[in-house]
Amino acid sequence: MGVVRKTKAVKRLLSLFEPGVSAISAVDLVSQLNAEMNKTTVYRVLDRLENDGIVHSFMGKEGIKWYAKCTSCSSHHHNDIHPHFQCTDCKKVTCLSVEVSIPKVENHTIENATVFLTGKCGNCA
Amino acid sequence: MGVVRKTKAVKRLLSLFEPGVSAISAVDLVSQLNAEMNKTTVYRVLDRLENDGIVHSFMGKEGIKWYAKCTSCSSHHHNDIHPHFQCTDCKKVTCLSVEVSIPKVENHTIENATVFLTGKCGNCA
DNA sequence: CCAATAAAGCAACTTTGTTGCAATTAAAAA
DNA sequence: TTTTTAATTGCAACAAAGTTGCTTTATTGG
Repeated sequence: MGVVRKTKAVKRLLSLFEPGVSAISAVDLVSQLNAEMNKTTVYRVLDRLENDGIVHSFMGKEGIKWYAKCTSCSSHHHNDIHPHFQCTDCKKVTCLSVEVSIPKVENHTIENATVFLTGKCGNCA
Repeated sequence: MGVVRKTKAVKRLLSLFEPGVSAISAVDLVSQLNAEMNKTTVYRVLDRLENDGIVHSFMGKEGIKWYAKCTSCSSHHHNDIHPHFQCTDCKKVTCLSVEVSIPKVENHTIENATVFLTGKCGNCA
């Protein structure tokens, strides 16, 4: 951990995560940064940030990848198995700080869980 | 419901869901049926089957779509919000018949939940 | 059987993401 | 500080998953 070098690209990308708590899709990041850097760079910086536990990623309903800042993850352990929520109106995706109880299942060793919720957010309801 | 015509393609596709309880990825279906029908047909048949509540779909970790037979869904309501499980060894995906408690979240109206679990299945553990 | 409608095939395209390699840039060593 | 080394970036080409438009082929209802 702490291996990610704070290059211009890294700083710029991280700045986009600052304003709110929303997650951002890779596609959105690529298009926002289109004029400033190559999409390959965006994808590679995201990879590095994720490996280093600075952001985490998850797959959205439409098969595109979303990224959000980790609050308590390291490169060794992404310990917040929190649900992600997408508003069906404004399409915004947020991390929810709620505990999810992962059910025990006979004959299965569960190592990881992803919970993706959809509905209406406060603004749109 | 009951609108899906039982064409050759539909029957063939449905036959692939019979043997087990596993889910099948669209990619896998396309490649299995490669010699028999066009991939466009596969995708369109799956769409129809899903709209009619005969199968349900969900997004896998790698952004590819998986399909499984519904046990109690109709075109109006997919009522089994069951988790899906993928073995990290054999890559097989199955529907789990377990209840998942969806947390209530303040300021959010939750309409749908997807739970995706990964780990080791009985065979691979 | 025949017209109307739905399904299937085909090719071309879109979107999301990846790879190989050369050119830069930044960090470490001297 | 200069040199050396290693990591990062850009670019173009590619790949996989899925979609679209349009034509052809089946189905079905009269």
